[in-house]
Amino acid sequence: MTIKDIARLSRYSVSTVSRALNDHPDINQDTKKKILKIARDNNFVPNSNAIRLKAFEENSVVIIVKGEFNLFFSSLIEHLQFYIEKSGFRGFTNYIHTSENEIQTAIRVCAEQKPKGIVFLGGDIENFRKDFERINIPCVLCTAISLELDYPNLSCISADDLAGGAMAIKFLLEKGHRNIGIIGGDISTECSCQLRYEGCLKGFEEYGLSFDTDLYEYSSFDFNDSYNSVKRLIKRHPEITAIFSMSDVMAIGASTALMDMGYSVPEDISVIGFDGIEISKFFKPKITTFIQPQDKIAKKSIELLTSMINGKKPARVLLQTKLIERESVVEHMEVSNVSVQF
Amino acid sequence: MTIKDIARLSRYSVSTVSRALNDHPDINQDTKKKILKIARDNNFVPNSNAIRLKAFEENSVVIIVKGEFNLFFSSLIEHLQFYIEKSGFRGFTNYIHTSENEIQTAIRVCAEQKPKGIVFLGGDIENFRKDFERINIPCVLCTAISLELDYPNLSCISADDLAGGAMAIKFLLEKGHRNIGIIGGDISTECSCQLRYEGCLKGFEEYGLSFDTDLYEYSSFDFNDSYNSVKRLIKRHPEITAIFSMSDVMAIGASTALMDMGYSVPEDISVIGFDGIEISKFFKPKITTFIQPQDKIAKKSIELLTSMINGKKPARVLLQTKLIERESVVEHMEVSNVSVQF
DNA sequence: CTGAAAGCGCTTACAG
DNA sequence: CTGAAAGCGCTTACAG
Repeated sequence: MTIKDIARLSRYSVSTVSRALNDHPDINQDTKKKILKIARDNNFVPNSNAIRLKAFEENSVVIIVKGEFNLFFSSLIEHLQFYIEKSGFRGFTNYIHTSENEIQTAIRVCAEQKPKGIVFLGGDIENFRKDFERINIPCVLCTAISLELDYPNLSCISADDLAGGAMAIKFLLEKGHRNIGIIGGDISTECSCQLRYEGCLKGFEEYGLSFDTDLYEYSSFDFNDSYNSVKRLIKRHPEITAIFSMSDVMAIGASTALMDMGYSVPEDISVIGFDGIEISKFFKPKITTFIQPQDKIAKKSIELLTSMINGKKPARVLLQTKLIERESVVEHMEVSNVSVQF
Repeated sequence: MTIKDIARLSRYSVSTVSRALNDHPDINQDTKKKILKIARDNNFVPNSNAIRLKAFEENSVVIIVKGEFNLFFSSLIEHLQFYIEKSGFRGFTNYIHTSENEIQTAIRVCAEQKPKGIVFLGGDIENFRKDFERINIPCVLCTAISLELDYPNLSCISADDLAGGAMAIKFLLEKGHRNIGIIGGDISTECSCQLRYEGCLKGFEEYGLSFDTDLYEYSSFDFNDSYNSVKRLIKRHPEITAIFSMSDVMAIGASTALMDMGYSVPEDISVIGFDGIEISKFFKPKITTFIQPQDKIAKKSIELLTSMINGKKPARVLLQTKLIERESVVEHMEVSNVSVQF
């Protein structure tokens, strides 16, 4: 059933049928009714490949999500979708695997769908540097900020990872912890991890302390992986009394590992997370964490995008994270460890 | 940059360019090389709208997922994708909101993409009954089985929800629990919840007991909602010593609520879940649950689909769930409550 | 091995 | 208000 069939059945031309179907103003209301009835009766579904092939001007915004199962992104998407629709666009979400190249995907999407703009959720700075110049519609990179990325059609938005990392460490130091371990992503390639890590170093510095890099353990953003990472870390450094995990998912994996090893969290070892995803407050102990302002990130992202669509210049926006004290961090009590000396 | 531009640049016809780009056998290798070089040099990306508009025979399988943030589905998708590719198809995932009609989506997808088959992850039996006849390619409904759905192009696959529900209740009864609460979805519309509920009733029956429906509390498949549901349930029935939650997400929300109310899980109240999603073993206490055989479900789904694509008849497949005892259920110790009588 | 032509299903100036 | 025609970017018989 195509528009042609409807034309035949209704004895109108395809042009008129098309106009009826698309709420075109220049059409007789009776004609329109007749045509719409026939379309409905025959369960007509327009072929959007054909529509898009014609329509150079899709009124859409595409979200490209790198990493299908990132709990932080999942909920951010809902917020983004809300603001996209509020701005009068249609939102399409495109999930790609971490190993895929988001810029290649964006190029394809541009060729096919001609969206008005793209929001990247996660992205590899390297991929951007290499090929972003081939994209010429407004884009927002969310959540990562890199000064190296300087294009007239790219805005960046992110939580202040540097400040967040520093705050996390200072918070633990203030609680009396001195043996602090850190688990997080690849600090040589993952932008936000790198910044959080630098923040950590700053936090130590401000207290006149330095961080022993052997207390850092790599983990992907995954329950199982962080579970194993922490086990390795604690075996190497049983003196640790607090752990900063660069995501809540990691904090949960870490806490579970610690409890399985026989430690109490937070009594024996405190754990602090990052992100503020929903599940962090359903875990026991409830995870103390830094909340990324999801709604603000989403709102601002779409503001940036629409203003660029309207010809404005791009911008870089940094948003502050907020500490939420829950149950997984406590003050470190110095156990006096003095051996009796004669 | 289109195929036409490449034709102009290469001084070949569009037909030849198309053949070069598509690995067509009837083409001179030198010609092909030249054309491919030009395509690469110009970052040519084919417009897949145009391709699909032509290609009546896409070699694809579409997964339509109802409910974007269902943790059980998320991991099932990965398995499905694996088997789809293994069978030589390309897999596309289409997320729709719970309120959207999956059959309408399928009809549109058929019109646009002409896939070889569709896998539905979740679905409303009512929608199927109303409009599925309009779909004429092989489909698999996963995970729900309804005898009312009898079409030559629809297979169903599901875990044995009825048996699972019965086993859950019998397990709790065997552990000595007699005051058992249940939280789950809408048992009048959600097929799998309905079956799990019927299973529960059977479980009680086998022990010569009956279930007081006031001990059932509705919850959506969501942390927050189950958190609140359980609070309502326990306020109404403080005598409860064990809860069956129809999903692990609910079990986690429930356990958190109980602990926040001051109960110990499982010492005061045991909680058993359903699904076997990853996070259930990272929660504290680790959730005792019934594992749905995800890999088997995925494998069998694609087997069913491909055999239908090859002209075979549809089938209904029921797979057994498996109890995994972890930490959230313990034996109920009868506290003697005898008042001294004179 | 290559090219000219038709056509996939739709939209949209243009003419009336 | 309506229709005939061109065209979006591609593929594929058909002819040579």
